[in-house]
Amino acid sequence: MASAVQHGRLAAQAAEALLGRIRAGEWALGHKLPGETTLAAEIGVGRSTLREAIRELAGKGVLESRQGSGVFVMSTDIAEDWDVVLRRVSVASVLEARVAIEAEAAALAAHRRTPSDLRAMRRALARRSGSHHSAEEFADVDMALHRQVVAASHNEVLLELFDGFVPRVRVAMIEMLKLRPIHDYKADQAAHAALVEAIAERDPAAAAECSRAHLTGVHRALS
Amino acid sequence: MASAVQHGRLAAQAAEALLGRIRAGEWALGHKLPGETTLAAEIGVGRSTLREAIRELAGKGVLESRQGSGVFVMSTDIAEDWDVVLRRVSVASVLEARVAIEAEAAALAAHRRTPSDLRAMRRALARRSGSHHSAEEFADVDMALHRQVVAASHNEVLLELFDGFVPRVRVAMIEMLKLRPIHDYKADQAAHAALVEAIAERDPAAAAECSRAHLTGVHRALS
DNA sequence: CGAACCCAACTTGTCTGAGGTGTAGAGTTG
DNA sequence: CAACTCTACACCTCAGACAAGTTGGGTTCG
Repeated sequence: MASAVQHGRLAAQAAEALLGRIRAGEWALGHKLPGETTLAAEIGVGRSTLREAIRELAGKGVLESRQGSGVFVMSTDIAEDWDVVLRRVSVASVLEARVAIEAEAAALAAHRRTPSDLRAMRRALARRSGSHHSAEEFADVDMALHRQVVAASHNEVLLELFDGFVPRVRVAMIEMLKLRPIHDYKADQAAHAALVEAIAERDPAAAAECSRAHLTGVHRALS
Repeated sequence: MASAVQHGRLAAQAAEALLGRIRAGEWALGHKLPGETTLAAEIGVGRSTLREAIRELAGKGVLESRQGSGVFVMSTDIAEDWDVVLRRVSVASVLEARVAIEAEAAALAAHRRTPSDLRAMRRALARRSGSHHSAEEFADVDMALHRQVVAASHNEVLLELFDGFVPRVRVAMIEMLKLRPIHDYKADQAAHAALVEAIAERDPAAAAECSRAHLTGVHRALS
């Protein structure tokens, strides 16, 4: 039996139901699904809703619809979306991965930072200090500073990995800030300043340690 | 001036038009799009069609619609294919990223490894020792061992990141092996054994250092 | 008998209008 | 100034109608 849980949009539920039946092998790869009207009645939703579900799966590359012909299965398994992974896993896992990336990036940045990088980091640091009106704004300036650090490592792969995290981390951070604001704002800002200083003074070990300490601190604050 | 070419579905054209305007920065990341009726009229399609376009982009993780609130931009760019990124960047960048991921994973593995993890790692180590007939086979058993280490960290994000690297690293490794075989095979195998032993003895610092030393050694061998 | 044509049934594509449900902000009240 | 209420507005869902395209069977002609 399909899950009777009704969380959220009907179209999303329909999409999940369809994906389940596809993965179960009800319609083989390349084969045609029943007509929209038939399928809609079968699942118990309107045709428009079913069409939105089909579009959602089409966007993921699972289905393809051809006018006049039908809807066909194009791929049995969705390339596990990176975004989906980040939504599913725990915040702790994400933080550990951030430690891995940002600490190493900080160490490399201490080696390779240019004067221009340093200026950008200090500018971001100043903006972080200046603005904490809304949680959204603070999250943005904070992420901007962290990104500058990673960018200063001059490693494209690390930067790409970091950018992959940004959307998920931003959302989580805003949630956290609204639930429990930073209690010691000064210490937090000082920790970030220390990180930038370590990079400025070309001290890889200190930079990595600052980064690691900050993120494990966030981890501890959450638990 | 949107493309005047009208090939195929209107909904697909609308989706492309939207994506173009999003990438152009018309609506910043996390911001709200105009209402459906407004946007539909603006683009020149019906509401249902626009909704299907939105679903298509939502399936790709670009948009997210919240009932009662609006439609929001979640990601400026569709997950740039890792394959493409990894092909473009230098081998050195990839190795540095591997250091970040594998050293941290090794440290975590030293904390969290189970007896079952240990067995799997030792099995992989034995296979690595036994087989070096072809470059392909050796690359496979080597990557298998490294993957076991990351898996023993019990961090899904790190494992996912590592798996993203595997295809590219495998190809590069095979190329390198054919060009310049490992000169001191015994030392190489011993280094891997030392890594596994450090994890077995729950020594995070040593595990991280073994991993880091090995990968920087590979880096040096390439330059 | 075979091949080209025609057409009717069925498919997806699009539009419209109507309600339902949930959110956020303005206004009010204590 | 804080808490509450309420209204406007957003997306969500459905039903029906017509347009556009594909398919396959029946018909017609060579």
